[in-house]
Amino acid sequence: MSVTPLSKRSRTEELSRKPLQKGQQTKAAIVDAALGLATQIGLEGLSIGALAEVMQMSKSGVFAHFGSREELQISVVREYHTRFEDEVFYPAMNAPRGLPRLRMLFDNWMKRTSVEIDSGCIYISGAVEFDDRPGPVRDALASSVNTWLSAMRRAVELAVAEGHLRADTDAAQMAFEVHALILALHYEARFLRSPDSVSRATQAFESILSRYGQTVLPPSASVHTARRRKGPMAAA
Amino acid sequence: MSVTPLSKRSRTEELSRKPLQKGQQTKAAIVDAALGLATQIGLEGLSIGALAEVMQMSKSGVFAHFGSREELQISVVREYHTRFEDEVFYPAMNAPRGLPRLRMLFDNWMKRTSVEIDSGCIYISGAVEFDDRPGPVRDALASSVNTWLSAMRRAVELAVAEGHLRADTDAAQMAFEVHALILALHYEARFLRSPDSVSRATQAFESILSRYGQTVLPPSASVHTARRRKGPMAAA
DNA sequence: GTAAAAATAGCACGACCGTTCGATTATTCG
DNA sequence: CGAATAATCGAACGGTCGTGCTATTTTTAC
Repeated sequence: MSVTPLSKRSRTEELSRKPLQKGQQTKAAIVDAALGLATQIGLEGLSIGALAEVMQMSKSGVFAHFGSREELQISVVREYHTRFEDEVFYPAMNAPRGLPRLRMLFDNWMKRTSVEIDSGCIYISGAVEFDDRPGPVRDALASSVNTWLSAMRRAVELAVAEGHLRADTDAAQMAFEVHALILALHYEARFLRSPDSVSRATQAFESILSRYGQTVLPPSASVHTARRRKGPMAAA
Repeated sequence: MSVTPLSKRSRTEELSRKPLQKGQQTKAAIVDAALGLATQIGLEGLSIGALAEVMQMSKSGVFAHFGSREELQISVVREYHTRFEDEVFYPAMNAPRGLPRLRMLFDNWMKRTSVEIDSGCIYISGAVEFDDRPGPVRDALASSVNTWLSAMRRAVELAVAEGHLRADTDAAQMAFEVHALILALHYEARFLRSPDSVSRATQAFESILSRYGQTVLPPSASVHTARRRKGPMAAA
């Protein structure tokens, strides 16, 4: 809940922000370091003591910026959300609606997951850590993931509207199957250390595309019946 | 490494074992309770103090049975492996080779995962907790998962040999895609609490089957060219 | 430069952790 | 039954954790 707004922020907000106080920039540095730690050992493994050592600060100095460990974890989730958006979502919005954009979304997602084979992904580790631990951290995580999955589903719907995918395509079903590939890639590559997981995920994605794809191409100059605004991930 | 042998055990070993000392049966009861705790809060969250309270024993009394927390965790992994085998693997071995057995393996796997929407699965949570934490617990987990995935892959190979699936089927690829569905089912049902995850996974499995399936049925009385022994999960 | 305000440090508390060790009880066996 | 052995307990240790409190230092604003 408290996370979704971060995708409604203007892309140029940081430019219009008043100059950073000293405290704000060290806080940003702390969150950055915390994200680095959390991706490796998880949000639950993240400890203020270890974080203070990395930052070469006192525990209480770090603590004062957040007021509680929970608030620190939420800040990390927010930061992760922003980076995911900037790295995966926004770049793909420049691609034309339909299949090209859908492909680019998946490509970016998979590239990021490939990198996270070494570093870890808090959307995945966080899901395990908080799947039956209610509270604001869980809410922030779930909201963030749901926002992204919705964006993915909407990209499928656009591809259907553009006539690039079969008209009877179940967008939620296809999004589920694509999400599954990412999870398997992460699991088998990071935990089992299977070397060919990336190519397996890529190949499976192509299979999914061809299954939902048009067997016969529609008239190429199709009218854009469903015109939508482009915008941040959480819009709609 | 230390886990694989458990699938080589005779199915009737417990009958041939000498009568349980008092210590052995309380140890079994402890492992049972520990497994219950670990599925909910993870292998790392499992604490001897909490376990002692559940068992209504002293911390040191529980501890003495294992000698270390790590050994307790390994015992839990072993127990989980055995139950998974008994619940998912062995029942399916009674089905005829090929498509029926493959279907039953997946059905049992999915039924178990559906139950674990409430309880949790240590193959999934453990993967996240130990993906970059080397040691015997990680080894036991990975070995156990690999054993099961190999069994799944071999079932696909048998289905190909029986002529139930296309001859050019990549068994490892298909196993990857099926594994992906289970992971997505667990993620979206347990963490995101999406109600229709089970039907999504089921539907996707049918899609995979029809993609790898024979478009034209082969001669029904096909010779069993690749005859294999039935046996415990780890054989081969 | 100086005063107000913000940022950071230092220290201590209580809680829980895994583990050790000696005492004590319960079980097994002859 | 009694002796040997196994199982369990109770208390304690050193460690890390999040957090609260009070100084002290650094940054900001006039």
